[in-house]
Amino acid sequence: MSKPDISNAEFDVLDVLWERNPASASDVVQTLSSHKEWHEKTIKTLLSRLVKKGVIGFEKQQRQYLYYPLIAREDYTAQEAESFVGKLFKGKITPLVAGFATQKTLSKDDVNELKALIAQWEEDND
Amino acid sequence: MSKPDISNAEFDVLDVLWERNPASASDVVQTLSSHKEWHEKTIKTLLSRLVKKGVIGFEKQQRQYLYYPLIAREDYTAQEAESFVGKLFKGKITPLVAGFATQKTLSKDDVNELKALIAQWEEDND
DNA sequence: AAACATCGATTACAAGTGTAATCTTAAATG
DNA sequence: CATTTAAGATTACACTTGTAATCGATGTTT
Repeated sequence: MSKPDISNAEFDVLDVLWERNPASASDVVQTLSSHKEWHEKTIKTLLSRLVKKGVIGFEKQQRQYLYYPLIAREDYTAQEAESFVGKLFKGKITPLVAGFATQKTLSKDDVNELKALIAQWEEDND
Repeated sequence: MSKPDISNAEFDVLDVLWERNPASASDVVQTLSSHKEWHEKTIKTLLSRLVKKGVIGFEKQQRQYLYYPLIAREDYTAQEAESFVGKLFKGKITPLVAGFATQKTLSKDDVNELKALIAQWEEDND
């Protein structure tokens, strides 16, 4: 039972369901309408594909369906992060962080959060 | 001039060229043979596609071609990292690092490197 | 009740991808 | 020199993805 691939377009739909769950197809359509130019039919297709892939489920509510995710965002991102970092950085996050550090995409707040993370890690692993 | 998409299979080929450059098709085939089950023809196809996409170039060496990357690994990974983190973590690396921290994929060495990175960052941005 | 709107299901269709096989041509070998 | 080999070019083909349109059934409206 290998994790199904979730395409980019599918991800955007799934992401709505992670935010607002359960949601009808038209809820999703409405939510996405603010930042995507997708036709309603397109979104319905994506919902169907996610259902077929076993990524989301639904309950019949009269005539509409109410959809909900079957996987947690954290689990998904954890897996994706691991495979991404595995592929591009041999599994090490530090080069990734280093890239962000030099690329100027790191703020003082980010750095403080990182420090807190490290402090926590050290407390736990000692 | 939008960056061409590089598929997963293509990436593995490109990655060989980042390691060993320039290289003939059979060099790439040999290098990949250790960890991939790909047919020689498949790899040739991938090389051609990378050429067509403008990701790699080549020089005719008699009858064979010598291929070489046209983009730097660092540039590619930087772009990918940014879009990945943008997509999954709203552009913040800290949640990614946090995931690694709790997921146990973080070693003492990693933490030390992170600390060094932070120290360096603080020195630079002050 | 008849017409219409709307749901999900099914079908569409081009581009990209994984994974090669075949073709053409030129080099190597007998 | 004739033939076999091997390099890249071209073609193949099923599956996925983006992006919908159409279909059949069921609610809704007049």
